[in-house]
Amino acid sequence: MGVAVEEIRAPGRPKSEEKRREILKAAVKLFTEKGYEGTSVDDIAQGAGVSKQTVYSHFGNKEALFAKAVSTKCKQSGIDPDLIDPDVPLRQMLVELGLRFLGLITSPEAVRVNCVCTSSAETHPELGRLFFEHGPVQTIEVIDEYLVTQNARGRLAVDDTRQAAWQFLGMLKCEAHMRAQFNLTPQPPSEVKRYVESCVDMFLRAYAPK
Amino acid sequence: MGVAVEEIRAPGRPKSEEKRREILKAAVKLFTEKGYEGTSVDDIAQGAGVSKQTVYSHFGNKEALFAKAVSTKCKQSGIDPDLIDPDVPLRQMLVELGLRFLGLITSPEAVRVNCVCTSSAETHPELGRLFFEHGPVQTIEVIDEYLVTQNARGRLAVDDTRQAAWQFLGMLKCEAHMRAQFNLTPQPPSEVKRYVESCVDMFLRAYAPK
DNA sequence: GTCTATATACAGATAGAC
DNA sequence: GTCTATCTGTATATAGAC
Repeated sequence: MGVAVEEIRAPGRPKSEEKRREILKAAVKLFTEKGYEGTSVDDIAQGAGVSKQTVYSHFGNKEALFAKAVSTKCKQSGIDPDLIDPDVPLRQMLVELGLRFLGLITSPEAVRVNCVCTSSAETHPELGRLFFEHGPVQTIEVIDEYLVTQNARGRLAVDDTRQAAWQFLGMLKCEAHMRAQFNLTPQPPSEVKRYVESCVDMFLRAYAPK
Repeated sequence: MGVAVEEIRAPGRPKSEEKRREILKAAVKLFTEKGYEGTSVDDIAQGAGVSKQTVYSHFGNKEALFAKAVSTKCKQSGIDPDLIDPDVPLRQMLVELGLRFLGLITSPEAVRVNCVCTSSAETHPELGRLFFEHGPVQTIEVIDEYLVTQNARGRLAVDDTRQAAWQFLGMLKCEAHMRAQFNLTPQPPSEVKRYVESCVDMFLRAYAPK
């Protein structure tokens, strides 16, 4: 009998690693779409093109897979710091930031991730914190820093920049985000723009240098 | 044999009505605590002290009972309009309203109801609208109206009172509400008070009469 | 109208062949 | 490591007695 030709493998567990990625990808997709209870391990296995047992051998149980999937997703929210340009006129920059921010948080995917994280915050407190730190807090820090530089240039007179950052984003977010969350018809872009400009102007009046 | 003494009944279906109320009460409690998927009809039947079949004969199926329960609950959110007193000094009134509002929306129960409504908004669009109209919108209208009266008295110069109401509540809500939603340690009352005052002062600077 | 008992489906998780 | 087949619990919903 001939010697069995064994498949040559790269170091580590190449085949296994690919399946692991596929499982995680499917899990992220399904959990963020349908939530924890609404997603079965069978669904994930099918979505990843593997058997259920393979899912279990990689991640142990459904809970552990859920935590892994959501924490993976959480690290992809937040606003891009590169948007900030301290030399652009203040009002223009704030309007731009506001519109980007609203676009980000009202996207269907962001709404779903947010929803899953809040739903599971009671049973998985670490997920609530993870999402909060990587999404909202990270964005607040970007705005905070920007306000500090504009303060230094004498364009603003903000005493507590972090508070002001929360005020700015809170103002912007409220109605649009709720409408998205509750699945209502979104406001037309013209109205969103009008609202953002109203917020920016109001913010600038309140924090104008004396 | 003696004539059977039949229980005297008020018109309608008195006994049935009481069970119906008990079922609805238990359903509201459980659905708002554990969500749709996390609550079984068995749990509700047990919570109401009736059999499962009684639940079905009253409400048909789980979906219908859920819709009924959540819509019942939605009609109990929102801020009390009687809090408004147009004669109280403006700043004091806004701080008072802000603190009440934050207390209301960060209560564990309100957070849960909010969470259940957002989670089920995709499958039950009517629940999203119901909650939005009875909670947030109702509160906005109370603030809006208040701003109109203060405008008329020359204490404010708000051009668009509805926008300003959203700005005010949005600002207040943002961080505290998120912390509650994501199950993080709440801010100490002193910090909340400081933030509310900061928001009110900022609002008053932006909308001060010329 | 209300109950107990049951039909049916599907979930999470595991056993054992390859 | 990966698959198919299966165990076990529990869910929604219904049938039939009283």
